[in-house]
Amino acid sequence: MTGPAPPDFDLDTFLPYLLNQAAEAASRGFEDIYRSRHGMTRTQWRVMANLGKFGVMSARDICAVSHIEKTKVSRAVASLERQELLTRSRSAEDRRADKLCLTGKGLDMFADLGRHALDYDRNLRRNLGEQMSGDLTRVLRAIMAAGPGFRPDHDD
Amino acid sequence: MTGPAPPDFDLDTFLPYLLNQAAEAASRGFEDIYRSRHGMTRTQWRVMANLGKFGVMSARDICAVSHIEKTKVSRAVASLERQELLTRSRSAEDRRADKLCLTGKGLDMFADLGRHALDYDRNLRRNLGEQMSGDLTRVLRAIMAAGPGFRPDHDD
DNA sequence: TAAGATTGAGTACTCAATCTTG
DNA sequence: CAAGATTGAGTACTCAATCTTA
Repeated sequence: MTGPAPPDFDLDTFLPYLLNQAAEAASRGFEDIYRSRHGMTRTQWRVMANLGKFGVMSARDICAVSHIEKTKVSRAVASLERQELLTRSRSAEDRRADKLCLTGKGLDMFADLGRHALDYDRNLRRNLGEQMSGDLTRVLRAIMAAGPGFRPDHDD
Repeated sequence: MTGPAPPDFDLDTFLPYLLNQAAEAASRGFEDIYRSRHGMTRTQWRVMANLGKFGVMSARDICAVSHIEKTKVSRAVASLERQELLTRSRSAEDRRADKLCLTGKGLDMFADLGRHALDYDRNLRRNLGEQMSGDLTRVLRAIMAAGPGFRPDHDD
């Protein structure tokens, strides 16, 4: 007489696990760069990258495009402001929100990190090969675009 | 006369960012399951999944196969032991190490989570389609197998 | 009442230091 | 001294509660 059938489950074929492992592997090297060069946090780097891309925007906007939690954004913004990497100005249209904008110092840092990021990404894609690099981007975009159960958001 | 050229860098094409977003999206739904059903942490779930797969093993073994930090494993094991989901016994060959093993209660929980994980993974792959699901697994494996700059480890 | 944003408390993580055995 | 493992201190994250304006 046998016990309950073993759930023939294997971590090594489990997509969430594989994706997390790969994401960690891909992120580690670049994290070393923004940490050692500028003492930044991952969240701080992402906030800065969004400001660098979009220019002036509110914390709410950053949350919307990046899917970072609002409290993480709030604390990252406060830290970047203390370091004089961004400034905030009360929005005229909606006085609950601040308009955020990189300072000259912030733009310089973003330029430096942007160059390193481009190099880093090119290197990753080269290691992967053109075929797999393209496949990966395509699949990751599909994941982000997918329906419930596969979305970064979960405010429902 | 122009300023420094803008680093035509875009977060949305940056592989580490895309991978992290996709990993978060893919993990969130399953995290809800082990958190709400069993009050587990992600690290605790992974430790349990490895023990469920390999049977008896040491904390060091878990670190080696999963690339989880040893202090995270140590604290997860301590917590699982307090909940009587695993037992430890001093190894005879190397008395620095403990042999870890799921209890009956731990095996039951693993069976439950394993079933849910299989369902969850099948659902993700179905949403993605057979083609992309296969591409993704293949590319993620390539990333894990790749050389320096693309490895989970960094003990060099 | 809801939305943008911040704060505080509790939890989990990171890194260095430590303990024990090899 | 090196390796398996744990501990402590500092950091970052999570969730609920709060404050202000719409």
